[in-house]
Amino acid sequence: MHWSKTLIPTLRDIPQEAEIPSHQLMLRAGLIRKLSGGLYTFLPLGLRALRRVERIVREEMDRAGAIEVLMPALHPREIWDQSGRYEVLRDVMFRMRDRQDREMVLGPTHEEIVTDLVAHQINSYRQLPKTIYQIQTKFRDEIRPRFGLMRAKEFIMKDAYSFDADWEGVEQSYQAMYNAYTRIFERCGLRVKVVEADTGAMGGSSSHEFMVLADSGEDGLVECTGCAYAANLERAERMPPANESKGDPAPLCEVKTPHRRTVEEVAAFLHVRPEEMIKTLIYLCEEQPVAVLVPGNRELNEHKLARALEGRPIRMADEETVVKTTGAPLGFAGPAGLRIPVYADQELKTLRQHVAGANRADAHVIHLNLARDASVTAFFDLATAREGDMCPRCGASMREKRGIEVGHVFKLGTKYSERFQAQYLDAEGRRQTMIMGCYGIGVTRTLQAIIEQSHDEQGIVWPATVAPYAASLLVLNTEHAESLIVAEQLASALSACGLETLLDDRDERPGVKFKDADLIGLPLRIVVSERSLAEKKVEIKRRQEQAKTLIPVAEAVDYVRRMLS
RNA sequence: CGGGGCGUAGCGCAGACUGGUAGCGCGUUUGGUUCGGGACCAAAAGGUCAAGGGUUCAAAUCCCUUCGCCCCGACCA
Repeated sequence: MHWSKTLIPTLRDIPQEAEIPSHQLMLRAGLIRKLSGGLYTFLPLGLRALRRVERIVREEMDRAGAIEVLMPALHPREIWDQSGRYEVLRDVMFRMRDRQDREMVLGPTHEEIVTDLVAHQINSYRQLPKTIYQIQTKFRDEIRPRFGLMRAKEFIMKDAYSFDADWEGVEQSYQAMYNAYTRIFERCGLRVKVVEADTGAMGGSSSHEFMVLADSGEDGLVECTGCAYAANLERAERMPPANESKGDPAPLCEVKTPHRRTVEEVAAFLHVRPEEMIKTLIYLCEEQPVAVLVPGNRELNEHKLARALEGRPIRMADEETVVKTTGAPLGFAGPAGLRIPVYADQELKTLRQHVAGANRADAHVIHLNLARDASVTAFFDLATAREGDMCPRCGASMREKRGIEVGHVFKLGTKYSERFQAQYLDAEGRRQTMIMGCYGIGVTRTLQAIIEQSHDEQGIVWPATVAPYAASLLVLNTEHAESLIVAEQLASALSACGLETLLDDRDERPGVKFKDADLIGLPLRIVVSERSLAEKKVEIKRRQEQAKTLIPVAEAVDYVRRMLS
């Protein structure tokens, strides 16, 4: 491709709308342009890179035995009512009516559609297992679109769904996708960390996320320094510290703490450490108040609470409920004397005495012994894990990191197959419900994650596997006829070997071409100039290295092929 | 949805406090000189100053409302 014939609008300045490197570079290198918040046009260079990622995804899905289909992006409302997810996802779905005044939505995901399809088309155990996938645009009315393609209202996703006759089969289907994902991200040149994950709105029994480690990542995770354990913070467990054995606490004692409400205020006022305090949170579980206790220096993890309460709906209590339940204004709740269920973080067993709210205005209690002075319904791991916590598997210290979620695999179970009656007849002629798994890759997000993980001061550094072109061919002086001829010949010779190049034939000064070549970051740069041609040579350089090599023109094609193989 | 920041030429920004002819750099067009790391000279085009309303003799500038974009948060009493 000739630069002058395509559309690669590079930018010298950083657009003020972009915050993180990958977003800045996608705009500066002319890969994408914004239409409005969370909506982007792919320009030729960005589209080519996207297609290469898609191709890797497709090849690996096919290799894993998955079947490609293409489902509609526009869905009638009824199918979402059928699964009961219309209400769950209504705020995230773009909703509209057709001319018959029929309610429609743009699909944020496709469990409903694919399960309906399979329910009608597959009837026998002989047809199972099946994994069906598509690469398609998804629509989500995100609360806050962010960072260019990272979180957009419209994005390309590879979504796959497996249907199995039994749980052993699901295990195999899941593992096949897991392995395919590992290969996909490896081929994309990404270093990913696989973490245990929360299943969230999707439901199901277990799941793993594929995370690209990056400071700009939206997800927090911990990884063990001693073993392979790693988990999303929404999920991450921790081993409680050893119990403190000695000392019976003095009797419970109420002290005045006028206007001190927060942990920090009370701790400073009473000269105790925050971890000696108990943070008491009032929640509504199925609209009934419950108390949740975590150490004063800890954050409650609502995902963990929800799991501990077996998925019953929870939400934080409003001020009125808190006052009614505790008999005190906000900031003075404590476990002693509460007559509602009390769920406590396991770490609170560590200390024999604590400081907590007294359920009375402007007062806290000291020498609180949970076993003696309160009735705890149950202990769970409820606090959010963090740097330095002990690994739940091996007890070693854990590190906290941030990551970009590029892939997610779930074992779904029968949640959807039951609703849509996705059933088959087994060998004995009995009707059985299929067991499902679902597997997603954010293709557009993966593309940006590649740039986030592979760039330098000068611009993008494309891994050869996803680079939009194999090489930049710079004709330094387009007035020099021989340069142009040699460059054209090289371009077609390389093209004949399946290596597409970008020939910079613009009437620009060499500096501009060098800068732009670094910015768009193709793996190789081939410079054709009057100077090197005097020796019948061209200069070849890898993007990520400084070293340049002069190669005779006649050997250039072989040399490039070797460098890229 | 709450908080904060920002909207002035294609991009990056100044001008606003203290109201009075809308500017700078890059880019674009034309001509010339240049040609291995974002050249130089000359000329030119390009703006409803986000939108609407108000104050004023006069508004990019002061006031009000709305919209858009970006960031943080949306749970910790």
